[in-house]
Amino acid sequence: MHSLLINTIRSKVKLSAEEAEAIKSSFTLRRVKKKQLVLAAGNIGQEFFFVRRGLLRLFSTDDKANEHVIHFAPEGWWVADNHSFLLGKPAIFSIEALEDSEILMLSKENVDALSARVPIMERYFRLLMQTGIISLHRRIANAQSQSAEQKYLEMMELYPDIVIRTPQHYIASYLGVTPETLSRIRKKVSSNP
Amino acid sequence: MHSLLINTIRSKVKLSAEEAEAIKSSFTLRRVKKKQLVLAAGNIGQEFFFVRRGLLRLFSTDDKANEHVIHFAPEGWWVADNHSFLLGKPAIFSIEALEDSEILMLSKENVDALSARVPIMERYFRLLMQTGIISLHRRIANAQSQSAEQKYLEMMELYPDIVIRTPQHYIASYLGVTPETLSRIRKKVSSNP
DNA sequence: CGCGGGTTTGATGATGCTCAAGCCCGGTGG
DNA sequence: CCACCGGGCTTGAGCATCATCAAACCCGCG
Repeated sequence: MHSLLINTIRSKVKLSAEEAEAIKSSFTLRRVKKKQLVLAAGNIGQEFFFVRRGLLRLFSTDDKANEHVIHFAPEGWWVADNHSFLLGKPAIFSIEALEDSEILMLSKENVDALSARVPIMERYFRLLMQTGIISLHRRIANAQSQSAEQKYLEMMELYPDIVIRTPQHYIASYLGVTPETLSRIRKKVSSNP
Repeated sequence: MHSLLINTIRSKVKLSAEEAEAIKSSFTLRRVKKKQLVLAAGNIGQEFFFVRRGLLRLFSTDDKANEHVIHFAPEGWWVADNHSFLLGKPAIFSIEALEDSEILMLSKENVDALSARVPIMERYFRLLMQTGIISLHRRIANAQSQSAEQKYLEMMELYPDIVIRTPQHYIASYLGVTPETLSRIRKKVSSNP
């Protein structure tokens, strides 16, 4: 039932059967349809989302109304507006379903309650955040040193599944280039193997 | 003595006097001179560094031997190569002192030991990582939506102290532009108020 | 069958990079 | 005390990459 969730957590910390039960019962399931917003910027979003099925995108909207994809969350990934989560302020990012999805939601109160009942969850979330920082650091380093083409090729290597499942212009947005540029890159890459 | 450290931690979690003592005793002090490497890429770096005095930079070195500043750490900030810390693999980034500095080091073993003695430290580190993610997310969003000039102006707003204390070419590297470009931006900005 | 979002293609232009040279200033040694 | 480095910052000219604007195309869906 929640086996993907528990397996994902167990990949980083040890969990007894009772603890696993306590964890499961802290989440609530939410189904969203493609193109539906899970969280809209400006609203309060004090929860973590775990994607059980489907695909979400976290994105910002700048003053010129352009959207910028911060990251994708397929099955087994977590996503949240951490700013809103921690401070209780309006979210600066939005979260949208790119496919029909099933999401397990964990409210901030339940994070706290769960941490009290299952202390190792505090460690799990620390590890989750820390691995997040690792990939964000690497992403920043790459963004500064690589050309658009190199970034695209690396993304194809690291996350081919996401590239295949996602409309091109979202990939372009994630890479920080325009859809036109990505189209030309793909053309060039497919001709020159 | 370690008051900056304890005050910094207390800004996020409650600490008894005994807990504060346990924390203090887990760190070791290290003094480094300007331009000295605190951690060199390729080495194992399984510790957190807390800057008590001075200024550090975390940076990557790409295949063309260009350096890219990932972030600056002045007094009261933490820095680490999280990748090396978590996985025990060679560090992909380096850490260097930009000024004579005093650093409080916390080894991975002491993180674990401390978490056992002072469980709330697990929560502190989670919060620390989570706030780190918030600023990295914002940085990525800004990098994609702003011009070099806008990024520079924002940096001046957010971290004027760092901009003043740091040689220009490191600021340029942090912003992802060349020193020449930053020089031209500064010229333009100072003439047009 | 036609509409419409997404992708492709083309022409043009801006932003920022590269390469090269000069300048400023603090540190060092004669 | 001063001359001479040398690193870092500035300035200039030319160029590459990528953005912008515009139009055509493709294809799934109503």
